[in-house]
Amino acid sequence: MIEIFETVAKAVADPSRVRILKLLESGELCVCQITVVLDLAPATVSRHLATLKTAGLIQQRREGKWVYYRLATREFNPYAQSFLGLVVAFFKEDPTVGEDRHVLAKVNAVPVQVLCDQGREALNLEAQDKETIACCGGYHEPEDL
Amino acid sequence: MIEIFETVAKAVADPSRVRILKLLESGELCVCQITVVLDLAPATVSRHLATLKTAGLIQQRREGKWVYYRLATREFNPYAQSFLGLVVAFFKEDPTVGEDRHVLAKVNAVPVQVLCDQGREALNLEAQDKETIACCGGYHEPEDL
DNA sequence: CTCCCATTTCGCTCTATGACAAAATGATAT
DNA sequence: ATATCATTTTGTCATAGAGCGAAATGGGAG
Repeated sequence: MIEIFETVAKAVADPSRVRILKLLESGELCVCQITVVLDLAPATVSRHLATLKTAGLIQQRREGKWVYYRLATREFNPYAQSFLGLVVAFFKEDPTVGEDRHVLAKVNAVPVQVLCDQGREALNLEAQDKETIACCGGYHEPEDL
Repeated sequence: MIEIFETVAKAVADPSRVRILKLLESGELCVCQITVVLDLAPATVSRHLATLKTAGLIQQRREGKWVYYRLATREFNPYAQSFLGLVVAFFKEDPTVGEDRHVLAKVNAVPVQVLCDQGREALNLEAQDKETIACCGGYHEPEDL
């Protein structure tokens, strides 16, 4: 029992994985979408997703080339839902999570195919929102344009 | 915010620390008592206690030579009490936790001074409970699942 | 003050984990 | 079948963390 609890608690005890869970709150996402928002290597994101899945916190679904992840609804173990509840309850106004949500909005405005092809580049081309990018600590992309 | 959450979640994501929290449920304990139950080096236990304290999960109190720890009642951060709640709620019948409770009963039957002097040795001398000690001098617990 | 001793901190080893690039996988399209 | 491409796995590196023994810390007692 303690071992499973440990697995779930560890899964939640990482900022990147918390960010992923918070992203999935608003609906399922494929790996490349999550990758763009977190700005991490696909391999890294995939690993985090595997960790979350092992913990029973998320489920996956394949659709064509893409694999979509969503928050777990089934009870895979006695602890997952409780921890998920904590994560959902907290971070209502965490700055990082908020920024992620903001980036996610742009991500959702781009077809998945384009996103996979262009990665973060796809965001600026499509986005009209200036202030988020202008802001100091924000997410600046390479100086291509 | 995520950083603090991470600290608390990490603190709880370790079997030894969960066992400590479960021990403290029944009241405050000094370091040497916890050390005997967990059967770990004092240095290791002290480190775990520091981790739990940093996470806001426990508080300490000095009495003479001994330092007593107890579950935190004050709200040191937004997350500690929630996580504490999870730990308390679960493990009602975890085998390891149950065995710890059993050992704790014997520990409580021994004056702290004796315990500090003799360590685990003090238990067998005082205990009349045979079936647990009966074979091979070790504490075996039933299989977990 | 000085000694004693419970606890803590330090130094170390070993294992676990996050990050990435590169190679492998697996489903789709040609 | 073969190519393509999103995802996963593998290999490697760097850092974090659990464990212990030894040394440092800090109250109490003499």
